[in-house]
Amino acid sequence: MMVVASCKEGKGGTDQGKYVRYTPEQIEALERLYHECPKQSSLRRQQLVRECPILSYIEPKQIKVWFQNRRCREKQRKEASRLQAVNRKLTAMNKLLMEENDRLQKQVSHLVHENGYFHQQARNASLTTPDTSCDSVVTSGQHLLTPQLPPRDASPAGLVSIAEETLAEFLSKATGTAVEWVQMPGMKVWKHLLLWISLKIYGIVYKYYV
DNA sequence: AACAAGGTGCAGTATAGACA
DNA sequence: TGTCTATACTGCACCTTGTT
Repeated sequence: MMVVASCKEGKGGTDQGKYVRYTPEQIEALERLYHECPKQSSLRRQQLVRECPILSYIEPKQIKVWFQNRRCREKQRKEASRLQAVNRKLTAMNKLLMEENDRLQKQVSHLVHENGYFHQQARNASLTTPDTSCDSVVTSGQHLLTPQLPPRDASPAGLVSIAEETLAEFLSKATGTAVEWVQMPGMKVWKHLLLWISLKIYGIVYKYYV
Protein backbone atom coordinates (compact mmCIF):
# COMPACT_ATOMS: atom_id res chain seq x y z
CA MET A 1 0.00 0.00 0.00
CA MET A 2 1.30 3.43 -0.92
CA VAL A 3 1.97 5.73 1.99
CA VAL A 4 1.84 9.43 1.24
CA ALA A 5 3.64 12.01 3.34
CA SER A 6 0.45 13.88 4.11
CA CYS A 7 0.74 13.91 7.87
CA LYS A 8 3.41 13.54 10.50
CA GLU A 9 1.53 10.75 12.22
CA GLY A 10 1.76 8.63 9.07
CA LYS A 11 5.55 8.48 9.33
CA GLY A 12 5.75 7.41 12.93
CA GLY A 13 7.74 4.62 14.44
CA THR A 14 5.78 1.87 12.66
CA ASP A 15 7.27 0.09 9.67
CA GLN A 16 4.16 0.90 7.69
CA GLY A 17 5.01 4.62 7.80
CA LYS A 18 8.71 4.19 7.04
CA TYR A 19 8.42 4.66 3.32
CA VAL A 20 6.47 7.60 1.94
CA ARG A 21 5.58 9.01 -1.44
CA TYR A 22 5.41 12.73 -1.65
CA THR A 23 2.34 14.32 -3.22
CA PRO A 24 2.60 16.03 -6.64
CA GLU A 25 2.19 19.36 -4.86
CA GLN A 26 5.08 18.56 -2.55
CA ILE A 27 7.23 17.41 -5.48
CA GLU A 28 6.38 20.56 -7.40
CA ALA A 29 7.36 22.73 -4.44
CA LEU A 30 10.59 20.80 -3.94
CA GLU A 31 11.43 20.98 -7.66
CA ARG A 32 10.81 24.72 -7.67
CA LEU A 33 13.15 25.15 -4.72
CA TYR A 34 15.69 22.83 -6.31
CA HIS A 35 15.85 24.90 -9.47
CA GLU A 36 16.20 27.96 -7.27
CA CYS A 37 19.14 26.43 -5.43
CA PRO A 38 20.18 22.75 -5.72
CA LYS A 39 22.11 22.91 -2.45
CA GLN A 40 20.03 24.09 0.46
CA SER A 41 21.66 24.74 3.80
CA SER A 42 20.13 23.20 6.90
CA LEU A 43 19.08 26.67 8.00
CA ARG A 44 17.33 27.20 4.70
CA ARG A 45 15.58 23.85 5.01
CA GLN A 46 14.21 24.77 8.40
CA GLN A 47 13.08 28.05 6.92
CA LEU A 48 11.30 26.19 4.12
CA VAL A 49 9.40 24.06 6.58
CA ARG A 50 8.16 27.18 8.30
CA GLU A 51 7.39 29.13 5.12
CA CYS A 52 5.85 26.50 2.87
CA PRO A 53 2.70 24.85 4.26
CA ILE A 54 2.95 22.02 1.72
CA LEU A 55 6.42 21.12 2.97
CA SER A 56 5.56 21.49 6.63
CA TYR A 57 4.50 17.84 6.68
CA ILE A 58 7.96 16.74 5.60
CA GLU A 59 10.70 16.62 8.17
CA PRO A 60 13.88 18.65 7.53
CA LYS A 61 15.83 15.41 7.40
CA GLN A 62 13.55 14.12 4.64
CA ILE A 63 13.93 17.35 2.70
CA LYS A 64 17.68 16.98 3.04
CA VAL A 65 17.49 13.41 1.70
CA TRP A 66 15.20 14.48 -1.14
CA PHE A 67 17.65 17.17 -2.25
CA GLN A 68 20.50 14.69 -1.98
CA ASN A 69 18.69 12.14 -4.14
CA ARG A 70 17.56 14.83 -6.56
CA ARG A 71 21.17 15.91 -7.14
CA CYS A 72 22.12 12.28 -7.62
CA ARG A 73 19.35 11.78 -10.21
CA GLU A 74 20.40 14.88 -12.13
CA LYS A 75 23.99 13.71 -12.17
CA GLN A 76 22.93 10.27 -13.44
CA ARG A 77 20.74 11.80 -16.17
CA LYS A 78 23.54 14.11 -17.31
CA GLU A 79 25.97 11.20 -17.39
CA ALA A 80 23.50 9.08 -19.38
CA SER A 81 22.99 11.94 -21.81
CA ARG A 82 26.73 12.42 -22.19
CA LEU A 83 27.28 8.72 -22.85
CA GLN A 84 24.53 8.72 -25.48
CA ALA A 85 26.23 11.64 -27.26
CA VAL A 86 29.58 9.83 -27.13
CA ASN A 87 27.93 6.70 -28.49
CA ARG A 88 26.43 8.63 -31.41
CA LYS A 89 29.81 10.16 -32.26
CA LEU A 90 31.59 6.82 -32.07
CA THR A 91 28.96 5.20 -34.28
CA ALA A 92 29.40 7.92 -36.91
CA MET A 93 33.18 7.66 -36.63
CA ASN A 94 33.02 3.90 -37.00
CA LYS A 95 30.94 4.26 -40.17
CA LEU A 96 33.48 6.65 -41.67
CA LEU A 97 36.36 4.40 -40.77
CA MET A 98 34.62 1.40 -42.31
CA GLU A 99 34.12 3.36 -45.52
CA GLU A 100 37.72 4.54 -45.45
CA ASN A 101 38.91 1.00 -44.84
CA ASP A 102 36.86 -0.29 -47.75
CA ARG A 103 38.22 2.40 -50.05
CA LEU A 104 41.81 1.73 -49.01
CA GLN A 105 41.40 -2.00 -49.56
CA LYS A 106 40.22 -1.31 -53.09
CA GLN A 107 43.24 0.91 -53.65
CA VAL A 108 45.57 -1.77 -52.36
CA SER A 109 44.17 -4.33 -54.80
CA HIS A 110 44.46 -1.82 -57.60
CA LEU A 111 48.05 -1.05 -56.69
CA VAL A 112 48.85 -4.75 -56.63
CA HIS A 113 47.37 -4.99 -60.10
CA GLU A 114 49.45 -2.05 -61.31
CA ASN A 115 52.54 -3.50 -59.72
CA GLY A 116 52.03 -6.63 -61.79
CA TYR A 117 51.69 -4.46 -64.85
CA PHE A 118 55.01 -2.72 -64.12
CA HIS A 119 56.71 -6.08 -63.62
CA GLN A 120 55.41 -7.24 -66.99
CA GLN A 121 56.59 -4.03 -68.68
CA ALA A 122 60.00 -4.43 -67.12
CA ARG A 123 60.29 -8.00 -68.35
CA ASN A 124 59.28 -6.95 -71.87
CA ALA A 125 61.82 -4.13 -71.80
CA SER A 126 64.60 -6.49 -70.83
CA LEU A 127 63.70 -8.95 -73.60
CA THR A 128 63.07 -6.59 -76.49
CA THR A 129 64.48 -3.37 -77.83
CA PRO A 130 62.84 -0.16 -76.74
CA ASP A 131 59.65 0.65 -78.61
CA THR A 132 58.78 4.36 -78.50
CA SER A 133 55.29 3.73 -79.81
CA CYS A 134 54.29 2.50 -76.33
CA ASP A 135 55.26 5.65 -74.45
CA SER A 136 51.76 6.66 -73.45
CA VAL A 137 50.28 3.53 -71.97
CA VAL A 138 46.93 4.29 -70.36
CA THR A 139 45.82 2.54 -67.24
CA SER A 140 42.31 2.48 -65.88
CA GLY A 141 41.61 6.19 -65.65
CA GLN A 142 38.72 5.73 -63.18
CA HIS A 143 40.82 5.23 -60.10
CA LEU A 144 42.04 7.74 -57.61
CA LEU A 145 45.62 6.52 -57.85
CA THR A 146 46.24 6.06 -61.56
CA PRO A 147 49.49 7.72 -62.42
CA GLN A 148 50.27 8.09 -66.10
CA LEU A 149 53.20 5.88 -66.97
CA PRO A 150 56.24 7.99 -67.64
CA PRO A 151 58.34 7.63 -70.75
CA ARG A 152 60.89 4.91 -70.11
CA ASP A 153 63.77 7.35 -70.43
CA ALA A 154 62.27 9.63 -67.80
CA SER A 155 64.74 10.85 -65.21
CA PRO A 156 64.54 9.74 -61.55
CA ALA A 157 63.69 13.31 -60.65
CA GLY A 158 60.72 13.16 -62.97
CA LEU A 159 59.54 9.91 -61.41
CA VAL A 160 59.84 11.40 -57.96
CA SER A 161 57.77 14.29 -59.18
CA ILE A 162 55.09 11.94 -60.48
CA ALA A 163 55.09 10.02 -57.22
CA GLU A 164 54.72 13.27 -55.30
CA GLU A 165 51.93 14.46 -57.57
CA THR A 166 50.12 11.16 -57.17
CA LEU A 167 50.41 11.37 -53.42
CA ALA A 168 49.30 15.00 -53.43
CA GLU A 169 46.34 14.09 -55.62
CA PHE A 170 45.29 11.33 -53.30
CA LEU A 171 45.64 13.44 -50.20
CA SER A 172 43.70 16.27 -51.80
CA LYS A 173 40.90 13.86 -52.62
CA ALA A 174 41.15 12.30 -49.19
CA THR A 175 40.46 15.71 -47.66
CA GLY A 176 36.90 15.78 -46.48
CA THR A 177 36.80 12.08 -45.73
CA ALA A 178 37.56 10.45 -42.42
CA VAL A 179 41.23 11.29 -42.84
CA GLU A 180 40.75 15.01 -42.40
CA TRP A 181 37.22 15.49 -41.24
CA VAL A 182 37.30 13.32 -38.17
CA GLN A 183 40.54 14.92 -37.01
CA MET A 184 41.43 11.98 -34.82
CA PRO A 185 44.84 11.89 -33.25
CA GLY A 186 46.72 9.13 -35.00
CA MET A 187 44.80 9.36 -38.26
CA LYS A 188 47.88 10.85 -39.86
CA VAL A 189 49.16 7.29 -39.78
CA TRP A 190 47.18 6.81 -42.97
CA LYS A 191 49.18 9.56 -44.60
CA HIS A 192 52.40 7.92 -43.50
CA LEU A 193 51.16 4.65 -44.95
CA LEU A 194 50.29 6.33 -48.24
CA LEU A 195 53.67 8.04 -48.35
CA TRP A 196 55.30 4.68 -47.79
CA ILE A 197 53.22 3.12 -50.58
CA SER A 198 54.14 5.96 -52.94
CA LEU A 199 57.81 5.56 -52.19
CA LYS A 200 57.50 1.82 -52.79
CA ILE A 201 55.91 2.48 -56.16
CA TYR A 202 58.68 4.89 -56.99
CA GLY A 203 61.24 2.28 -55.94
CA ILE A 204 59.66 -0.32 -58.17
CA VAL A 205 59.46 2.02 -61.13
CA TYR A 206 63.01 3.20 -60.63
CA LYS A 207 64.36 -0.35 -60.24
CA TYR A 208 62.66 -1.94 -63.24
CA TYR A 209 62.04 0.97 -65.52
CA VAL A 210 65.03 3.30 -65.38
C1' DA B 1 48.68 21.77 17.34
C1' DA B 2 46.02 17.61 18.27
C1' DC B 3 41.89 15.49 19.00
C1' DA B 4 36.86 14.52 19.40
C1' DA B 5 32.26 15.45 18.11
C1' DG B 6 28.86 16.88 15.08
C1' DG B 7 27.16 18.11 10.49
C1' DT B 8 27.03 17.35 5.65
C1' DG B 9 27.62 15.37 0.97
C1' DC B 10 28.25 11.50 -1.93
C1' DA B 11 28.32 6.70 -3.63
C1' DG B 12 26.29 2.54 -3.09
C1' DT B 13 22.50 -0.25 -1.76
C1' DA B 14 17.92 -1.91 0.03
C1' DT B 15 13.21 -1.70 -0.52
C1' DA B 16 8.38 -0.25 -1.53
C1' DG B 17 5.28 1.00 -5.01
C1' DA B 18 3.97 1.77 -9.99
C1' DC B 19 3.35 -0.16 -14.28
C1' DA B 20 3.45 -2.83 -18.64
C1' DT C 1 5.59 -11.11 -12.49
C1' DG C 2 9.63 -8.64 -13.76
C1' DT C 3 11.41 -4.13 -14.35
C1' DC C 4 11.78 0.61 -13.25
C1' DT C 5 11.66 4.53 -10.20
C1' DA C 6 11.52 6.98 -5.88
C1' DT C 7 12.61 7.03 -1.15
C1' DA C 8 15.43 5.74 2.74
C1' DC C 9 19.50 4.10 4.79
C1' DT C 10 24.62 3.12 5.51
C1' DG C 11 29.43 3.92 5.42
C1' DC C 12 33.00 6.85 4.38
C1' DA C 13 35.33 11.26 3.73
C1' DC C 14 35.67 15.97 4.58
C1' DC C 15 34.92 20.23 7.05
C1' DT C 16 33.94 23.08 11.07
C1' DT C 17 33.93 23.96 15.87
C1' DG C 18 35.02 23.42 20.60
C1' DT C 19 38.22 21.65 24.06
C1' DT C 20 42.63 20.48 26.01
